[in-house]
Amino acid sequence: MLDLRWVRDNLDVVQEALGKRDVRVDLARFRELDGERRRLISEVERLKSRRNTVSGEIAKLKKTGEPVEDQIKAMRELGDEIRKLDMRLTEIEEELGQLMLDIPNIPDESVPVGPDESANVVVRTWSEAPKFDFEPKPHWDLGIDLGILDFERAAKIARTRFVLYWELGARLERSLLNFMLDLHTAKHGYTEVFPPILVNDASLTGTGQLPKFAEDLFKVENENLYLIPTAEVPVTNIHRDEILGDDDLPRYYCAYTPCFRSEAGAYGKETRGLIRHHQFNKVELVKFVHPDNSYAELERLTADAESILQALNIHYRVIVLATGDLGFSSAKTYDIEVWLPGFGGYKEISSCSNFEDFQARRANIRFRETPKAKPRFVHTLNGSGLAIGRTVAAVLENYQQADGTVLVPEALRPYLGGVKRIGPVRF
RNA sequence: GGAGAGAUGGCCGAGCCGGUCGAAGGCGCUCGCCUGCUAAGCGAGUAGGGGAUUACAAAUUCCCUCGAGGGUUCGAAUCCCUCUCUCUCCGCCA
Repeated sequence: MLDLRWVRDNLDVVQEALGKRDVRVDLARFRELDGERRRLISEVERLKSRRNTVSGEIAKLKKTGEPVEDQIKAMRELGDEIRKLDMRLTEIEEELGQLMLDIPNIPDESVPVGPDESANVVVRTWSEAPKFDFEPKPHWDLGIDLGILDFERAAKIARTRFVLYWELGARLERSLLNFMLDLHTAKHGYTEVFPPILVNDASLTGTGQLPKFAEDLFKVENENLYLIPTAEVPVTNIHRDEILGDDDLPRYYCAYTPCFRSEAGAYGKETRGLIRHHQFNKVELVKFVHPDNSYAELERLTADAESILQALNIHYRVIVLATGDLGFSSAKTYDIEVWLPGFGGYKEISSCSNFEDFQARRANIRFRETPKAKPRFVHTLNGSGLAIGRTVAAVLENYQQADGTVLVPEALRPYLGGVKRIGPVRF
């Protein structure tokens, strides 16, 4: 959510940003509601002020035993009027609030302008795609042939878009998330947390999934709780409604959680393999930072996520999302796309965003620069570091051998009990 | 799941037979005084949000907020209703 006063004073900037994103919001209506709201506030507060003074007088008169019937009668009428105006004000504020929730974040100036993903820009690539003297297989063929990925039984147990990992497959998944958590906590200064994976709607509103994107979520029946689509939700909400001290910033958190997405509307897309599932594991990085530093922090956050692929020695590229492809709450986003030789292309494995104060305002996360200063909103950032399932896919496809086995990346071997190669298993 | 108790400012804690209570007192913190340094002592200050005026500054002023929402009343932290959360005991379990 943007700042009401800021929007009022910068309607042209908002209009331009909406245009860049190709989003439509009724700003004329905004102007109307905003003006009406302020008029009503002045009016109703004038009346309340009067009521307060007269009520005080009534108290005094009663003490001295003087008659107060006239005052009480007048105040009764005044009370009715106040009630009417308050109701009208509530209506206006509700509509205005709804309108404010529909306005997406303003893209940063450095974000390329374009209608969709075709306008995204590659900012760097790391290493090179491996050369194979055979036809590299997609990870689902590799995984099925090796007996470590079992999609059929997963569909029987749950439904399609789930996976059952067997043996070294399960171990690979577990080793990757441990490896990532260890690296981020030991080398990059993140504090590990393990949050609830069911959250309430206040948390989802705080990070921007609600009210607009409810259909992407799994909701628990008969409970006001949702399965998290990403650890961003519980971890960012750790500090909801808090005022941090200046020395509390920056705060870096990393968390492993399963993630759940309904993927409504995604049927027919990427139905094979590990790419797009209803349940997947992810290690998430979340930062709370001083507003002056957030863009430098975004670069570092992205570099932290990249370091995982570097340690695994897997080719990738980093792109900056164009205005039309940018997430609703984000001011700037880098996607890290990993090379999948069997799949035959790059696939997003991490998305690193600076939300500036957009989430902080919704979630009411503030800090004081000095002990007496007025609270200001922090800037929040987050990024995957990384999506585990897609990393498994990347390891399988990039490290596959001509005989259908898969070498284990050096960095991962200690986590797999020294196993150097994943060969076929049968159960 | 059953029975009971409670939710007040950074923390502790009064107020709860309705009337200058945004809130006593203490602790903590900030500034000043005092002191060879420290401690102690003395004085002052110390919630958040939203309006108006204004330069979206300072200053001034007003309104709202005592878990959340609603109600009663001229007036509610104080009375009534609903919800959420916390604690204690019992049951159940990992």
